[in-house]
Amino acid sequence: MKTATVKTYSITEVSKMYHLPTTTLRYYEDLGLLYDIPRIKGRRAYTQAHLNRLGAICCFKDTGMTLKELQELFDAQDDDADLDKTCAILDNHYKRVLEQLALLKKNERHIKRKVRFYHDIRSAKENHSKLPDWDDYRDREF
Amino acid sequence: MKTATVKTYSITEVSKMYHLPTTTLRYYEDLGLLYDIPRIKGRRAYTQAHLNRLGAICCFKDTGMTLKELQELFDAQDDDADLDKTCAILDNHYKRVLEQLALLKKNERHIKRKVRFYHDIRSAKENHSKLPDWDDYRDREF
DNA sequence: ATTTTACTTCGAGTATACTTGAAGTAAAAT
DNA sequence: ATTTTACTTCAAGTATACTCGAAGTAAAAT
Repeated sequence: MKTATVKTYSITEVSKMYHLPTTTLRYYEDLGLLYDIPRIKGRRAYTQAHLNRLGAICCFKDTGMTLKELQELFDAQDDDADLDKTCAILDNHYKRVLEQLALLKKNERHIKRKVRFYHDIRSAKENHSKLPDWDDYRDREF
Repeated sequence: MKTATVKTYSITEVSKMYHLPTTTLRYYEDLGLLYDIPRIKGRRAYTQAHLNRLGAICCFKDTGMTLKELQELFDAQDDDADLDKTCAILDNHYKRVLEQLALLKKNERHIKRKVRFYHDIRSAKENHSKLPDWDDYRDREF
């Protein structure tokens, strides 16, 4: 009879995989975002399920969800899932992500113009030529 | 002889225009991000130049620049502009914005899949049909 | 005339998300 | 055998960006 051993990861391995300090991983566990992490000789042994959840944490956190909202989402998902609440939270967050995306695209274009503008000022100064005018950059697409 | 009067804006008007509380506008002034704001009978009177700067503050702040970094950028831009430093800060920030944009797009797709997945679970429960499997959503484009 | 509204300054307090420090353990390296 | 490394827990401290409270002023509304 074979006993399937589940692959686990140490806190340092997980830290490297997700670019999060070990202290942050412990902090998430304190908050309850990660739980039931088994200990092997006192050390945390993360399973694939924990990595999946951590991936979700990073995704939602990076899109501006607070850790408290994340906890609410997980609470809705986890024990005997409240699907209406889960869907509501997800729908609402997705809307916010689309707004962020629109804003970020707009800001990206603005910053690109600023970058060009200052590079052109520098060139003009070097060449002793006419300095550019911001009005020529404000609504221009590069 | 005509005296051209420059249009100014009260702190409440600016607050509404930029969706920032008045306390935050005062805070930015305390930090030095906004300065030389004239007072008319003790009240702040923002000029177009201040609005432009405030637009820049919002744009850079919303793309993840800290207020301290913003101060450095403005210091480089303002008094007898250090063009090399300005360009360096802008170039560096623009790179970060492109990274953010790539990450946000990736996260947006992931969240879209999650939204679909949970809506499909809900439908399946209502119809007493087979529950969907996340593996069918993981790498699917919607 | 006096109350209300809309500001003013300055200092202190708060929320979020970590981050550090102290004291301990246990296995691996020297 | 003992030092080093890599964790452990728990409590306290920090950074950033606000946010609030108190006390005051000055013009507009009643």
